[in-house]
Amino acid sequence: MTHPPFAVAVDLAVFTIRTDALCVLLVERGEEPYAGTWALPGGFVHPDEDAETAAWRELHEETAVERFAGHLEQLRTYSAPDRDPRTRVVSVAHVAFAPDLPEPAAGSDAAVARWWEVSALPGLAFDHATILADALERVRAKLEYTTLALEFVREPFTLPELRAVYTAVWGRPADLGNFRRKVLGTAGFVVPTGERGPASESGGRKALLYHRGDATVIQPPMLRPSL
Amino acid sequence: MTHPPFAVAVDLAVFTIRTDALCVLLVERGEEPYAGTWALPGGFVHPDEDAETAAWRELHEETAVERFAGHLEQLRTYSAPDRDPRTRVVSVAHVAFAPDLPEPAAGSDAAVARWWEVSALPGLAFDHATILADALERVRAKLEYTTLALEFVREPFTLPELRAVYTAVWGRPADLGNFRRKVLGTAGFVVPTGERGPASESGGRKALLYHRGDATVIQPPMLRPSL
DNA sequence: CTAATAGTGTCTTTTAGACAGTATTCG
DNA sequence: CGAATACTGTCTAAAAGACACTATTAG
Repeated sequence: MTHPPFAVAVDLAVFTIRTDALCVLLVERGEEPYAGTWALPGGFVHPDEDAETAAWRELHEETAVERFAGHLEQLRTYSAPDRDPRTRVVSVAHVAFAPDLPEPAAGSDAAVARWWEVSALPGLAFDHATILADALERVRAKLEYTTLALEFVREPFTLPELRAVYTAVWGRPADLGNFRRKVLGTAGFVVPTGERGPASESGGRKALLYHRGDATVIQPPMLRPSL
Repeated sequence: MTHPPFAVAVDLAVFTIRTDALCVLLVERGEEPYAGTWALPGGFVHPDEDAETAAWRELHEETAVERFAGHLEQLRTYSAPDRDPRTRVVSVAHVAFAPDLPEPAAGSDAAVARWWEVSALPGLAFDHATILADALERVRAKLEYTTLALEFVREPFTLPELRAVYTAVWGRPADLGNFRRKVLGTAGFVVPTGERGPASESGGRKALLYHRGDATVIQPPMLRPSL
């Protein structure tokens, strides 16, 4: 056989920030194999779809995340012959980013879907722990040299909110003054509105509000704090 | 059908430096579709292989590049439903890098295989022009923040040889003195041997020889010359 | 010697890191 | 007012850009 048949699937690592922690969406599998185990949402690609279209469809179908307005991109493809015990399945993994989303409703295939903080994850089905580790490194790296952090906040936003995204993803806060200098000094990163948001509950100055700029890269990059 | 059958293929963008020019390996297709058109080498993944293993196998089979000792990594997956007119084929593209290799012999499927300078490419079959464009951007970007350039030279090598790699890939030379400062100042990039190589044909000082160091990243990155 | 290539030094500019200080808001 | 949060300024260190200079080799 010159081209043996494979099943082609997509898996998704969907990230958001909830209460200052980086979270990923997981589903509890309702069927064998790995019934009862947590897994990345995903499913099989249809005959008339490309992988990215399938990823968007599965994101809505399996997790009932409505009106998802974030960013989705391909991560890499996982193709170990034994990665699925049923049959030969090649998975094109994707990563997606969105502002704080509500607790999702369970969809068709998934018994339960919920957000997990990445600092306290359960054991995962298939090779999904590997996929998720790769996805996390992708998120952390892309914050450095792109304006991806904007995908995690709703407009308009304040600089402290944007800084909280970096703190959640990198695990430690960037220096306050240096962060502002870098963001405001990068042309097209953020656009001031002139408005101010509400003060926080515990008092304090009202922060200025911003919209997204049209820049996509940060050059030179914003570096992760060391140690 | 919950998981319709697909064919899964690998395609390869194999790069080398020949006479100071960045070159990519292409094969002239011997069969329909696109018979007589140039294409990236590649082929179908076998039932017991993962994609990377298949990529290594195809590299040897189809192009008869012997004792290939370079680096190979996954690029991304291309899955448009109509990308292959025969049937549904999902391709996991890879990039590979090697020092100056001899003109390859034609292998099994390929009528002819040869190196092409990336500055003067023919029209390509399927979506291979897109794949190659993505692969080129990958090579150019990875030279900035990794020691990938070392994969393009044979050991021992001189700093002028290493600089020629950067010049070929980026299209313009980095400043001589600044390049040396950056390479020698990055711990573990190169290791001096103490030996000197032969002078060039047209005279000039003999360059010091180096081996590869064990560093894999360049931090902070070496930036591409602007304009 | 001269031309060609390899290698060194140095001045300036840009940017990051560290951190002190000022401003505004709430109770 | 004091605590909490937002914001600004400044000094220093690291690194890049530009470019002049010295060293070695072939012919």
